[in-house]
Amino acid sequence: MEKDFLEELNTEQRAAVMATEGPVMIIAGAGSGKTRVLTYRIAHLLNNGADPYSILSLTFTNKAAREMKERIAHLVGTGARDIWMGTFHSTFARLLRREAHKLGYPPNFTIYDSDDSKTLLKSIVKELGLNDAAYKASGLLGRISTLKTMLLSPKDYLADIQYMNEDRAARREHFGQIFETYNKRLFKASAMDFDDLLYYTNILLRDHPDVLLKYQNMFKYIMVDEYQDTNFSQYMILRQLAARHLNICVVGDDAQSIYAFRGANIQNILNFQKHYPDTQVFKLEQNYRSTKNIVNAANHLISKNRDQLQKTVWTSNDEGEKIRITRAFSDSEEGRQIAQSIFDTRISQQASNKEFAILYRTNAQSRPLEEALRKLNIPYRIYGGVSFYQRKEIKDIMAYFRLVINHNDEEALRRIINYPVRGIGDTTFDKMIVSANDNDVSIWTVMENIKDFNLPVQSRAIEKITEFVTLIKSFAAFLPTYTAHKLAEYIATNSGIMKELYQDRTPEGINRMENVQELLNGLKDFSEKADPEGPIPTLNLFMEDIALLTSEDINEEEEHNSDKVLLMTIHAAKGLEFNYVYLGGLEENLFPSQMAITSREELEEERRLFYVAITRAKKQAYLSYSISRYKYGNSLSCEPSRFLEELPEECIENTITYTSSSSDDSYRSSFPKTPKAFNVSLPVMQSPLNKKKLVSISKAPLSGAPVDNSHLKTLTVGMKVEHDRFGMGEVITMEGQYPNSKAVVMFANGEKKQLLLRFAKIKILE
DNA sequence: GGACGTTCTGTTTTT
DNA sequence: CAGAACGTCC
Repeated sequence: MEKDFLEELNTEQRAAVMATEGPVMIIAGAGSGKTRVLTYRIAHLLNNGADPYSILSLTFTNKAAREMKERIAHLVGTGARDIWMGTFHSTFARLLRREAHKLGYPPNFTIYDSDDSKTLLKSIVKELGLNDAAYKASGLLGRISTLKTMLLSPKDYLADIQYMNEDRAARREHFGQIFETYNKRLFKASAMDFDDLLYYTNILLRDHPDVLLKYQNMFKYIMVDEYQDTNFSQYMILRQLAARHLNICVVGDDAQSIYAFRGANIQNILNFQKHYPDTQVFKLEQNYRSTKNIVNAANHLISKNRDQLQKTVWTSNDEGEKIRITRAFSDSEEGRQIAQSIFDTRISQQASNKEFAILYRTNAQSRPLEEALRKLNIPYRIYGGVSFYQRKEIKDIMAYFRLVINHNDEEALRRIINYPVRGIGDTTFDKMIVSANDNDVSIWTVMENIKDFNLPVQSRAIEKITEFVTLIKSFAAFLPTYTAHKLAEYIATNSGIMKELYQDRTPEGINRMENVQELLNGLKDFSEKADPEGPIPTLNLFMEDIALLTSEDINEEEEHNSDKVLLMTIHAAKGLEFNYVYLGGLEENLFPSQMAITSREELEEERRLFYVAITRAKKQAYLSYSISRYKYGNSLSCEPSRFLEELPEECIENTITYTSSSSDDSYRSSFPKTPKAFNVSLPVMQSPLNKKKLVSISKAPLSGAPVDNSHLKTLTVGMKVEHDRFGMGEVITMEGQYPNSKAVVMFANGEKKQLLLRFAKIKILE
């Protein structure tokens, strides 16, 4: 059987699979079957008697890990389930849960996402009285992240003149204090942020030789995918774990390193042979994915970069179509051109929707694309956009779960202490924080012993706090015995959240309710799928994984099979491939990004990003740019990206289309930039602003095709109304592209008017 | 503590 | 432009 599957590989691939002992570096060009090699390598190890538990395989997404496990299971049968496989963050979070007590953390520690971290930082800045533009949460978190990735603690920072001088220069001389407080607060909350998961893994292995030895012995084989995107902290974990057996195999492509902004260090892969002297190097250079035109164009482009390993990617595939470059007048026209092209290609090539992907540099670019696709009734999905778990209602209910599991979780507490409203306001909360800090305890401890702390708050508040503590404790009592689903429903009901959500009958409110229902269904699945012989599928177990899931891990089964065009950022497209790839927004300052053109390294990373985008295409790549782009209400004129000129002539085809500028484009340019008043006049039916009542807004495609309610939009009608020129009514339908949308408004007297929403804001009330 | 309105601010990519 | 943050009034 083994022989069979090895025969599916080419010579290079097979050699890489068979080299299981000692340090191995596999340089895998785009589309060269990298995942296949990794999969087969693990299967090969298992076939030769390796224990699944002895294999540690680090992937870039949890989804990739799951798919790989499935394929391995398919190749060698059982055992695949027990391999240690996942992202760095999820794998080492799992390890830390077992060992965290050695660091003073409980096993049920919370993982803060960046929102939690930022809220905490904001609170700290406020407490220290440093409210200043130099102390913005996002900037602070970025700085802290950099330091943690370099394995520097607040103490190390305070001993380092250079780092401190950098912050002094940036007018942040109190950064050290903030960093220290932040870490202290995380610890008191029994919480770790994303970077802590890697940082503390390092500390654990560094300071506890017994633990290090245990895992060194356990992980006889270590494999790392996308090695070009690992950072220093990850490098150090690997170095410690692999030191004993030295069976470390890294796979990557230096040409696809695109995460320097979050600390990834391309030098890790460039210097792997120096770090591990007897490394065997394999190069996978045959591209099985793309046409000659695409491979040649990509090669030519990437050769402009100085930092890279020597390799020659080639393909025996057909010449293929040339890369097509188009120009549009505006972002919305670009959207229409792309949508139209997909529409046409679908017919001419008998292609299905899922063979198409539209890529872009920034998330904000998706909107005009979406509008255009909707108008042509092309089904689409945004891949990896705002995560399900980022939504407010989900975060709220999850905050209950978090607090029930870990009472010290400050950010969870902050979210829900007064949601639903129970009379514990910001003032009371702030006082409790102060008290907790003064006494060096967690806020929960203050709440639990509220009477002993003599807080200067009203007795009413004390009462409410006691009630809340009792409520959370009553939930926690069921943790060991209830299944996740049962307890979640219990909490949702008894916390008053369900009631609160149920009362909101606006479309958004109903949508929120549905989301919560979906979460509960997910919990039901989790509870029912569990092994009846194994441990009870508690809420604890469910929550362990959640913090580190990516949006792609949710609802995957249904979405996976659906036939939709995928929209995503180039970063999200890593590791994926499509027959037809569209890349929009090829404009200077957008791609390459304005913030990434000051140094050679930054520009090279942008170029690698472009390389990644093009090499996602199997059959054809389409590039487009527009000469103006809408941004913050203004239409900015744009220059074509410098990258377009770096493509070889013979691989491209310029199809500059001179479509006449459509109505909304000219409309847009003819209006003043910041209008002060509405330019529509409508009969006033009922004007008092406090009597606003609008029922629903739904968007319909122009053609009169079925109404799509999935894009409900919150708008505010009647704000800044001057001279009683504007009346209230029920908005029935909305169409067109925001901000030039039209709405059909029904007035109290039954009259219908079409309203141009150019300057109007409409809010759904009630 | 909530409703409502004004002012500020963002402007890259994400585990 | 759109959403967050803040301020004012009840």
